[in-house]
Amino acid sequence: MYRTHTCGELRNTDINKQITLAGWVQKSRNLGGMTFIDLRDRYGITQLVFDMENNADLCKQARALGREYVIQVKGKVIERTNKNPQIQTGDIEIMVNELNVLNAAKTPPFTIEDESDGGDDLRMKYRYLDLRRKPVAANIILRHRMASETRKYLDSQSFIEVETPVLIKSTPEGARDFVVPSRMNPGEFYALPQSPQTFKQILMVAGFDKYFQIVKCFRDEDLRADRQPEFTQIDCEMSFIEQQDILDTFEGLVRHLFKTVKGVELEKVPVMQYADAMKLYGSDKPDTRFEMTFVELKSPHAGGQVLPFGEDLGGAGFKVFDEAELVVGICAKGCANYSRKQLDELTEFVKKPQIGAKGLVYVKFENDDVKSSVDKFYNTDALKKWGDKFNAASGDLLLILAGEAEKTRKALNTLRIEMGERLGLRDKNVFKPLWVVDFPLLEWNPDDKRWYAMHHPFTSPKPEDVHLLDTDPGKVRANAYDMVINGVELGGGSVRIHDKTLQKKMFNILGFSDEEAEMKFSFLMNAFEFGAPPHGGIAFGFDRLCAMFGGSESIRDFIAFPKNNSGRDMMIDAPSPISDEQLKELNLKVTL
RNA sequence: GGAUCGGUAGUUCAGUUGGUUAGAAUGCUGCCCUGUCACGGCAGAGGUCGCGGGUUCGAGUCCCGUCCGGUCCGCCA
Repeated sequence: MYRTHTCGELRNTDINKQITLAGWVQKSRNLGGMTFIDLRDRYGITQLVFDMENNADLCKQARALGREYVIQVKGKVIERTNKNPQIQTGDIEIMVNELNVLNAAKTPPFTIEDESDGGDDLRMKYRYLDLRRKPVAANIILRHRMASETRKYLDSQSFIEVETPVLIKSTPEGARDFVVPSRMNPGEFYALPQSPQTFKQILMVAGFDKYFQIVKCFRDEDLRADRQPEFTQIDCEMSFIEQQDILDTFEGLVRHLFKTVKGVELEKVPVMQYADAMKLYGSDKPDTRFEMTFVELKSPHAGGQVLPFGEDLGGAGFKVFDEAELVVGICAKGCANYSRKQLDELTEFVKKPQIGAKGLVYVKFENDDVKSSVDKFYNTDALKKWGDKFNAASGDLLLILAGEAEKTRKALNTLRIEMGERLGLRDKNVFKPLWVVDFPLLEWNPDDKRWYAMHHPFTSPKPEDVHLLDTDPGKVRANAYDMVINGVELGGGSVRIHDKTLQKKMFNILGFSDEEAEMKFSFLMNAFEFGAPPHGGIAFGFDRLCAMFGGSESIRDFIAFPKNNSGRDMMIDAPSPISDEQLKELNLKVTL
């Protein structure tokens, strides 16, 4: 038996027991006459004592141990004279009488401590060492608990977990596919699934009316802190449901996870129309931990009026506003004391090319005093009227952007998040979930002049909007919904089309000929001819969900072996070239 | 495809207007120390300043290119 206990479990009550422990040498402290060693495993740390008077040979052996040596010790649990309240086993220590070195270790390239000195790329290269660190291990254990609780909840709701294939068929819409050559079928390729979408719908036809799967998905697109080429979804589908049934069921899942994993009791999840989210927050995934909602001073829908206050604005003629499609702002509470420097900083911030605003207008309200960057163009009365529209009080600061509507909303959204950050309104320990519903069904792409499905081509239009499909497709809303928490899109889904005729019409609007649709989706279309039940579903980004529970914005630390920015696994050094023999066998030629 | 920040000791970083022998902390090695837990003390080793080119009497520092890493935009149904 290698060990009788773990390094995290011995307590006062175990004193005088003869025990065996095994683990890694975290640290050794040699005081001359005696040596202390912190022995670590994933459960905790236990202090070992070696005494020169007691056993000089053993003590000398202990001094020779390096960091991360794997050792086994036998000894007696004794009470410490100096207790350490910072660790769970701090009341006891082990008086060792036998020491076995199970494996020596090279000095690790970075310190294996909670606060490592290692940089990201080094930690990725030696991921197995990084995973020994408590905070990283804790993330992986958190992930395990999330998966476990997800299965518990969905099982309790009669969902069945079904595995779907990984080697499937390339689909025309959406992200780039990862592709796998088929040796047995020369010149032909599998694609890895971007999601099990069509399979789960077919499972509905097959009568598995409540399906789920915690499943790997693959997308060959550029990466971000919250995007990996392979990632995990909680993928779900239900039959004989309406949208509200899905919202209820999965609000339940999210509530269950928060309760069991974080001990947080969520309030009822509010529902927001997509159109309202865009208007009030400039984003389809608003962070609702703080207000600071948009107020429009000039709206493209209000008939192009310069500002909503008529002519008496003082010296009109501020070209930027006059020519803008949209003038919109936010009110930063208590920021009227911002210095010139701070305002310049914000202006520089919004002018960054990624944000792309041309400038920033501010209005400060202090007592009866109003100061703005547009004093030349608008008199005090006009500025005060703006303030009323924002419900601004003394001490508040308006930040206003103008320009083309879509771009300006997006820029102001970024500014709003930045201000929320600066004002400390984005507390990691506060969770504000939100359903965003009634997304547009279609999106016009001006580049190739065609409609694209905003969600995916199987999403059903709202029945009351179906008549617009032929006349004004952009206005059609979908039975689609996203779960957003703290400004992060954690999941999304839709009620699907289960009618073959409507599905065909969708394919036509998306520009597939009947033949193309037949070629790409015949299996689904065929299945729909054999009695498809009404159905719909949702998928949650499991990595993001774990990151949110762990209080991080990056998903990499919640994946045991993540890839870097360029999709590279730094540890195994993949991707990598393959041999000529392999290429030949696959009938592939590399033309680099 | 684009923007931006970074690359100096094993590691994390500092390095002034371009100017002697490139520093600190930590880790590592050796010696001392019987109650440490960020142990302490003394001594020591450790550098292709990412790579290539250029400017200059002189480049870690300036310029051009390139590679690598981080973040973001595009992209991600």
